[in-house]
Amino acid sequence: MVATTRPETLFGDSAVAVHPDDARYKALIGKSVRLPLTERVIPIIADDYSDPEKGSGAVKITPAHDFNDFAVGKRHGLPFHNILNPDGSLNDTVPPEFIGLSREAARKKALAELTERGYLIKTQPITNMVPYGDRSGTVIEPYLTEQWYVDAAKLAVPALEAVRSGKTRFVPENWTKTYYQWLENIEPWCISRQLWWGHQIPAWYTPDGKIYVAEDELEAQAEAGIGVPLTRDPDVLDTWFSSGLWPFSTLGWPDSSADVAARYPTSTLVTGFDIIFFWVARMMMFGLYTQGDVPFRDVYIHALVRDATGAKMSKSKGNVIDPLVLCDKYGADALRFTLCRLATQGRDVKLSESTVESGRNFATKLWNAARYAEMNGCLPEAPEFKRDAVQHPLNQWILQRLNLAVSAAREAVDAYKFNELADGLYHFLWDDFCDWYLEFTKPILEGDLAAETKATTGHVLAKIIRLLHPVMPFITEELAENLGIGATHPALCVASYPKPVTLPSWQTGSIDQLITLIREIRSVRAALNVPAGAKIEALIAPDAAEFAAFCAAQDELLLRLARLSAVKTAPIPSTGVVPVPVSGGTLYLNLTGQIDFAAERARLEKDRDALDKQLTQTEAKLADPLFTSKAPEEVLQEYRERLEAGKAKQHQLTAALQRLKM
RNA sequence: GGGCAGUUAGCUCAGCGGUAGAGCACUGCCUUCACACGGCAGGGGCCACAGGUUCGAUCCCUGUACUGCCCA
Repeated sequence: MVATTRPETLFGDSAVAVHPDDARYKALIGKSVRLPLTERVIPIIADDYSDPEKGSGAVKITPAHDFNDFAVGKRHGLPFHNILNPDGSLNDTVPPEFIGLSREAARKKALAELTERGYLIKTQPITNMVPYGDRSGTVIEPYLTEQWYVDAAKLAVPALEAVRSGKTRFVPENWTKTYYQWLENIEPWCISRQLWWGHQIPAWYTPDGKIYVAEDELEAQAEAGIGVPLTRDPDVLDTWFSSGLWPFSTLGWPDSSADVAARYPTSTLVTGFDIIFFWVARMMMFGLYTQGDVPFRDVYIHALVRDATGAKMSKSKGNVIDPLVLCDKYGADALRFTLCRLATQGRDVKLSESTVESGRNFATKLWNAARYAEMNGCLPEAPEFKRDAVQHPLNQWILQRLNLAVSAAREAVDAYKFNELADGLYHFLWDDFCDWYLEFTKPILEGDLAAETKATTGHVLAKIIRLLHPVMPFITEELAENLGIGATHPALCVASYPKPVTLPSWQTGSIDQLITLIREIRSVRAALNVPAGAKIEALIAPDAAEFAAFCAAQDELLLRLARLSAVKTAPIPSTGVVPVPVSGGTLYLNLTGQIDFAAERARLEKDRDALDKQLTQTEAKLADPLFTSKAPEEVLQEYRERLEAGKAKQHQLTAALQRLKM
């Protein structure tokens, strides 16, 4: 007694299998049964594929039309009876009344015959998995044919070795495990595909079944002998087989080798992790086999873009974000920049519109900065501009900052850390260049060093545009054209990427100090609700000559950005002034009659409390003999400096609070 | 079942053995002559939990709990 969901396949049966430990059938193993509807006698075999719990515990084996049965058939040396024609109808190996019937018709007829002859015990509905063709939508029927296989395990050996030895490197490195795992457990690779298009398999058959594999038909014919009729295998190569040739076939292989010699191997392959088995491993195997070298040095595995909730985008789910729609709405550069900024190694990207919006804002910022430069005649490549000869510390400062940004950008690209590239450029353009440098330059665009400042502005902007070009190609190319960048240089897309330069050893600490001072003044103003438009007076105590000199040197910058009416040395009144302590000295804002001081006192007290906490911690650390004996000297030095600076600041804060109490 | 990740501010995520960061969101002020898709100033975190290593752990190790992905 056996059960089946496909009665018509009984014509292909070559055994009945029972579990070796199944007591019910143990005695029957090795005996034979007569297959109903045919005269065939088939053996009862023992195989643990048979599940005693399922059906009767005895299962019919159809090696030519079932994957599992195929394996059983192999194990037991059973005959393989193919009962189907290529179109799915029954062939002439079955009883005459079944020949030519479709699977479905044959199934009904088989059932009817079994019933009629009294072989059917019962029918029972069950739920089972039926595979359907992706494109045709019809039920897939396993069908035994001869196909070509590649001995992938053999090709895998050098492909594994190349990554183990570092000839090819995965970035991020943890993908090597995925690659190893697949190649170490590789199965023979079936490369025959029953499609009408593609690269036809170069195998020819003679009528008596001899096979000739050759580069073309002429060669096959020569091998087979003149006049021998040949038929070419109708199948085509698996698409990944053809794709595996890509790294060198695109360079002219096998017809010419000049480009292969010059360009192979390539430096970097950029792809998604789901392609590692399908394509990367195949390219590795084929490249090593045909060229004797790996096809690429680095394989950068990029993130997958998911929807805002982290779900993989799919057409059936309907959560696909169409990049073209986003491009229309926010601009292609905005989308590119956003993706770049989100592309951290080893993590997928969750994309939502609000993040693309910030990319759009960044593009707008760049555009406006360029517009400002243009309006003020800041030429990108002023002929008289001598970078190393700039005089104003502000110009020196931005050139130093630019140099840092260039180094960071190159390091990020070299390490495939594209998020760091985008983030670094974002902050250099927005914070350093726009918020500080451009604002600082406004009051000096008409002064003695106006020409130098304009030229520096143009120079830095041109560099920013070049730095951003790979990420935002359209807006940068447009700006380059508008501003005249590249009039004497190659177009951005072929220009070399900016390199860090060696600058004179300029002392620009005063600019950093100035920025701190302006921030402090702004904080005080905001805390005390001083109207944004009100210009206030700043006083420096007469005994602070050095600090006064510093402020005087930065006078025009300080006045504009801190919105002061004047900075002057004068005796400090005992009331009506708010002290602004910074490293180097204290500035007193004259706010007579404007405010009550409670808010400012609260702000300074909060600062002081935070500082006190820090100082206590630092002191405790330095008092701990374990710490001082074990920690490296440079760390100890850092702690001492921190303590010293903190104490100075604490001193200033205490004095400032003292004054506010009066 | 095997393998790989993740858990840090309301959200999305960087970072890293030595005083916690960004974008968005939030609060207050500002129609300041590039930009309101903007400017300025702020608030907000026992860095999942438990052990261990260390002078010192958000970071390194082990375990636990969730979450996700790949392969079978």
